[in-house]
Amino acid sequence: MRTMLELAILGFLYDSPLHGYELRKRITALTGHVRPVAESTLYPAIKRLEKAGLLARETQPGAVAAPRHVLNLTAGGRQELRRRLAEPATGDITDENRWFTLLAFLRHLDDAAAQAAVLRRRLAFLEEPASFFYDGERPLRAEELDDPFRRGILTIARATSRAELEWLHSTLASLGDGASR
Amino acid sequence: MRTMLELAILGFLYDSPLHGYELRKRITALTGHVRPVAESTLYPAIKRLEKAGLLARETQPGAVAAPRHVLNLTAGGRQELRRRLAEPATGDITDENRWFTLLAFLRHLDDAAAQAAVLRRRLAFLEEPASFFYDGERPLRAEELDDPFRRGILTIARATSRAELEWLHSTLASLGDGASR
DNA sequence: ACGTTGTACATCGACACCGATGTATTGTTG
DNA sequence: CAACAATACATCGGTGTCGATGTACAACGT
Repeated sequence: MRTMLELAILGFLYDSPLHGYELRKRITALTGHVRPVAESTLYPAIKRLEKAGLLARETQPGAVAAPRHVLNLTAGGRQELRRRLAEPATGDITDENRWFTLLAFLRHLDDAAAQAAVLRRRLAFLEEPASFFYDGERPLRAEELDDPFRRGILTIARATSRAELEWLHSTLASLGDGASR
Repeated sequence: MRTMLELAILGFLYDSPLHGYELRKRITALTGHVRPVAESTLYPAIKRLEKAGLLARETQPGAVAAPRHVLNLTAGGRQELRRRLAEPATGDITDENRWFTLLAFLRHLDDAAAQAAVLRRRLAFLEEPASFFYDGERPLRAEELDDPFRRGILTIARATSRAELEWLHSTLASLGDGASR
């Protein structure tokens, strides 16, 4: 339902109709180096989306090999993608893998204000004082840890967070942030 | 099997015996802000590990509320954790969530050379010229993208990568890198 | 006296995901 | 000419995960 695989399928098909195999190659290029997609995951996902009326398939005689099913988003599918982009689940905001997938297709939201609203949700999440390690309630800082590996986690996470905050602020500014509260 | 949840359970119990509820709080503190753990996922996972002989439970009369099952790693469980740390699955290296979980417990490997070997696997992964976006075979750089959101992905990923590479090199050095080829 | 929150566990159905395996064709390499 | 890789789809069993729901008791506020 709220998986990043479905989002990627909808996102890629929003640009142009594709058959499953091509879709798979694109998804692999996008996120495969982090989390590969098995074919046995992709095809059922396509079926799910088809069953939900979000995409339609059109069988073409196999020019190269087996017959191709060219996949096309329906009007409902296009609407559903925009909905998932505009109103992402919490996990799409907090989990970096899912967040990146969402970002990869966020341009499909026409409305700059809607795009900015999504970025602002991520901003709010990053600004929460969360850590991986605590002393009771208090989040620990890298310097307070003995374990070099745990210190690494915080060091890396902080660098990421810093870079992303900078990017978020500048992108929000260029989206014409004044348009929304 | 190779889930980060099981790794976290084994990792926390390696330090001290805990009951399920306490385990849940610790796991939530560690990774909950990114990916929350449902109770209905934790308890079956505990059962799995128990069934596999990796941990044993000892029921204590409920001091506060319901009776507690204090969980203790068996010798096999301790060995299994070290095995999972020393020979991580590919996904533990490539997926940041899983990698961070692994890092959080890597200190449980006694052998500094074994720790360094794991870090070197991550290093090799980060040094591969991978992107999220390609022009044919060639990975695209942030500057080549029009889409500001996709540019953001690359910008953030590059900042993370840079910070982590720096940390990896310095940590490998302090682990006495000379010990291993 | 009552409701809420916290502690502590458990089950169940739905479903997403994966690895293995199968089918069929074309193109390329040895 | 055989073997292999690539194209293109599909099924199946196993299992991990989740949301919903249930049980039971203590502590606390009002």
